[in-house]
Amino acid sequence: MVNALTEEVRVRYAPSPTGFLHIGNARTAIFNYLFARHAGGKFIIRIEDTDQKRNVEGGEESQLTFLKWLGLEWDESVDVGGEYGPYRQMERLDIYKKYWKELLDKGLAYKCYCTPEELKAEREEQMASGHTPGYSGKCRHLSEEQIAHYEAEGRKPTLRFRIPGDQKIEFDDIVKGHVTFDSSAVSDFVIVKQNGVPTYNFAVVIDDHLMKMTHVLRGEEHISNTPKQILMFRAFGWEPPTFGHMTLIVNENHKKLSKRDNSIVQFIEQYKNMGFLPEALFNFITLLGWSPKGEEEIFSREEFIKLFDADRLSKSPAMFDKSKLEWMNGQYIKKMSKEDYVQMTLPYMVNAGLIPAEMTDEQRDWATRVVLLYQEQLHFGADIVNLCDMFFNKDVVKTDLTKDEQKILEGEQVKDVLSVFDRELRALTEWTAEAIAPKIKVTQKETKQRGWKLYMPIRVIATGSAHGPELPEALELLGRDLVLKRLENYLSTEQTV
RNA sequence: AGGGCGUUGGGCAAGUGGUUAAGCCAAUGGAUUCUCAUUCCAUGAUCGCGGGUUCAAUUCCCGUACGCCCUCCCA
Repeated sequence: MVNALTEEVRVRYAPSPTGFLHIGNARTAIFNYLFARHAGGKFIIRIEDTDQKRNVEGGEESQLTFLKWLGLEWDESVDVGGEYGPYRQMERLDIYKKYWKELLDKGLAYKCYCTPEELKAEREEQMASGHTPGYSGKCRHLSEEQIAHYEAEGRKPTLRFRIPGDQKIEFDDIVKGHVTFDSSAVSDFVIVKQNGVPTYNFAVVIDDHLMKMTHVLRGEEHISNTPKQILMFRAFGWEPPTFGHMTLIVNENHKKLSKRDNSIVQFIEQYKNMGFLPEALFNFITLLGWSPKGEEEIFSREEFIKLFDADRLSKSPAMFDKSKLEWMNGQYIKKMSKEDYVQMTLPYMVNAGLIPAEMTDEQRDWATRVVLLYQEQLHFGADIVNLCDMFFNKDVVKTDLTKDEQKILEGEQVKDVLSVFDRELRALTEWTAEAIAPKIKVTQKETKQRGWKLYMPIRVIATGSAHGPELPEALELLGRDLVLKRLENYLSTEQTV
């Protein structure tokens, strides 16, 4: 016998391949992973593919690929094997069969010949008359004759679990505390579909038992499935695992995040494509419904493993806060090495058509310097394209002035500043930030303008924008030709006014 | 309709039966900087509502409102 105290923790993430890995999936996986690693236990991934109609091509692969990308590793699954396989439910049909036959033999399950249409009509009637929807139990006590009759009609039965009446179902939920249900609230549910494939509520019990799961951490939407599953564990005489139901993640409308919800970017792949870093996403997602003790917000995977404590899971729903995600990703971007940062951002520039895929060394150096200008403020990779916009606008004449820009150019010192600066720049033999910077100083001395009044007119006219990175380097990267043309254009047109 | 769960500033969220209810994001104001950004400082909640227990409740109990989830031959 294994001592309960030394029993190894075993938890699982059990996705159905009906879609790609999204935020909610990832969180469930991460929490299970953290829980297992913190306890020195095992983390298993089991594929729950019993709904063949909804399975999507590539769903399973997406789950594993992006979990890996997020930095998770697992001990047993379809790809790495393990001693409790197979880990894909459709490959376990024979196993399930043995158990549902047992229930049938014991009279704990029965055949139901109702058609989906009949059940639907029944449900609608119940709803309309204000009753609680649920299976009526019509086929609970079919006679041999009736069964023969249905069979003769060619009906194929489903198998339903016989819910015992008047039972209290109680469990201590890691997150929610003591939860109580009455078996009367649960109606006889289908455990094997017409096509012979078990339903979720049946397969999950068999698998969790056979795979020796000690804890089940899942989304709160499963809390009302728990009494069904506990009843099933009881029917087999098995010890149920310890349950923990994590709060839902909701959108800005306080609705559960669903795959079809377009108000929030859902899929991990999309975040990857937008240039979010796996460490940042991991960090952010882990803080959705869980919080550590102190005041820190930024943690590495290793720190989370050390800190993770299921007692600190929150009971109330977590809202997905996109701006916080962006902030957090920005924190990670700031910490990247220059090399990694450049390697991450340049492809976005190429994709946007701002720079060619094949570059000369000179072009590459230039693009690298441009991109590097924004490391401090970039929130996610794809945003670099917007940030460095001014380096790709070659217009000599500035049109559509904003209010701020108009105000800047209205200053009486503007022409003076720009003409002096223009003259100084033209005298330059070398076009570098180091050479340009002193020329601003010269302009300052000669015009007696400084600060805002000195820099802003130069910035607006030479760069075409009131905002941007450090002026000398910006001017260098913009290039001598463009800058001088813009100054010339401004000064000549101003004179004619 | 029934069952379950939840409710702390705009969004998260810590926390405690008892003088000033952490922190993060956002917003606003300010400092620094040529601007944006960065950095720093500042600003804001009587803890859904009502009642009860208690010397004392945001923290315990009851009720109520609101919200969400489930009630599928989905998982």
